Amino acid sequence: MPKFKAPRGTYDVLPDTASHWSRVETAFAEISELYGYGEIRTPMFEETDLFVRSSGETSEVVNKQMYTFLDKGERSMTLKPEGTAPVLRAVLEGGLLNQQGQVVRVWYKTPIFRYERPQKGRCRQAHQVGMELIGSSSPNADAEIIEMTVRFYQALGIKQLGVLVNSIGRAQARRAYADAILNHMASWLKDQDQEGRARAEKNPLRLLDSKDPSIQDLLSGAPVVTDYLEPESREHYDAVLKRLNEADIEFEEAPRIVRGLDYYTDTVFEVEGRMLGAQSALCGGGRYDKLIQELGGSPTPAVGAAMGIERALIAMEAEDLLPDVDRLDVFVVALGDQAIQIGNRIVDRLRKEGVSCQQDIEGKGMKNQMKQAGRSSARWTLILGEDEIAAESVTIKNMDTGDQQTVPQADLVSRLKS
RNA sequence: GCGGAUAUAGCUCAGGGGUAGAGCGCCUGGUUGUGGUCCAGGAGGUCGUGGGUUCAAAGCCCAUUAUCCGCCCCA
Repeated sequence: MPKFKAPRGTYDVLPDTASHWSRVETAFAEISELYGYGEIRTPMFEETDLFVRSSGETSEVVNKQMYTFLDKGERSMTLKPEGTAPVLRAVLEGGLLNQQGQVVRVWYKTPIFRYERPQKGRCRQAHQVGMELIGSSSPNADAEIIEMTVRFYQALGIKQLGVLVNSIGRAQARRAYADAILNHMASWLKDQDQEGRARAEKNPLRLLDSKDPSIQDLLSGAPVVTDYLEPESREHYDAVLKRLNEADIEFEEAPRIVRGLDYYTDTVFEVEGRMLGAQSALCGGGRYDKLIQELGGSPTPAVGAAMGIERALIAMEAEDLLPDVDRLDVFVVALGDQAIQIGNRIVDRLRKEGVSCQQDIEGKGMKNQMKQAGRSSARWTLILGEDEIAAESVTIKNMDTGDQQTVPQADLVSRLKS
C-alpha cells in the first residue's frame, strides 16, 4: 500500500491518458492560432482581492471555494479559481491595452482551484482552456468567441452538445428582472428555509437554471429576461444572433442561462454536453464590459469563454472519441551479443529517421522479447538473429497481420516507410 | 455545504462471526527463432484506515478517509 495519495479532488494523469489531454489542448491551441489569438500564461496564484473584485463578493466561488492562504509576508494570496481575472490583470499590467482602440486576443490553458465536494467532472484542481477578446463591443466579437468554442468541440468530434445563448442585459435590466422573478416566485419563496431563501434573494437569476423540478414547474410561466433588456442590449443581442446564423452555427436561445460570476453583461452562453450528468456544462462564457474598469483599467469592453478540459474528455469518452494508445512504430528483437550491437545501430538510425523504436534491455529470450513487442503495440517487429546477421538482413514482421519477410538491412528504412 | 451508495488480488467483482475466492491480467514452462490462441504450473491480499464488541472480526458496532450518484455550485 502506498503511503501517500493524491489530495482529495485531485488526480494524476498517467501515461495512458496523457495523450488524450494533449489532444484536447492541441486542438484548442490550433483553433486559437487560426483565429489569431496569442497564448498568455499567468501565475498560479494572485492577490486574493483580484478574485474578490472580479467574481463578486457574494459569489459562491469567492465565498466558499477559494484556496486562500497568507504568504510569509502576511499577504493574502489565492490559487486561481478561474482564468479570466488573471489574464485581464496581466493584459493591463503588460500594457497591451495602452494604445487606444486596441483589440487584444489571447488564449490560455490553466489549472483552476476550487474547494468543492468532488464529483465526476468536478475536481478541486480542474483544468481549463479559454480565450478573451478584449477591446471590442461589437456583436461580431461575441459571435467570434461563440464560433470558436463550437469549432473547438467540432474539432474534437463531440456531437451531442447544445449551444445555449442568452442576454442578461445591463445592471438596470438585471435588477428589474430579478425583482420580477422574485415576485413571480414569492409564494414558493415563503416555504423555503432560511438558506434557500437567502440564496434566492442574493441571486434570483440562479433560480432559472435550478434542477429542482418544482422550481422548474413554477418557472414555466415566469417572465423572460430578454423582455427586460435595454434597447441597446436588445439590439446587440439581435446582432449576435444574426451573426451566428450567418456563420451557420447551430445554437438555441435559452433564457434560463445565467452565469455564476457577477461580472457578465449582455451576452452569456454555455455549451452543454448531453452525456455529462449533473456537471453538464462543457463551456461557459460571455461578455464582461465592466470588469476591466473594476480592475483599475480604463473602461474596456471584452468577451471571453472558458472550457473545461476534464468535461471535454468525459464527453469524448462517452462518444468513444478517445484515441487508442499511442503506437510504437518498431520493436527490435535481437538474439545474441552481435545481433544486439547491430540492433542498437539500427534503432539509432531509425530514430534519426523519426521512426519510434524500442528494444529489449533485459537480455531476455526470443519469446519474451516478442511478448514485449506485442505489449508495446508496435506496428512492426524487427528480428535479428544469427541468420539475419550472417546475411546482413533483417526480418520485418507486421504485428497486425503476422506477415513477415526478410530484407537486406540497407533497405530497411525504405521498406518501413512504404 | 446537504442527502444516498460503495470500499475484498494489478483490474472487474463475488462471498461472508471460525484456514481468502473467481474471471481477466502478470510470471514460468510446453516451444534455447516468433507476441496476440491453446495446455500445465506459479506469484500476488494486514478484505480502505482507526477504534470497539467477541474465545474468535474481513464480516457486527462506532468513527474516519476516499470514490461514485443526486442537490448545491460550475468548467
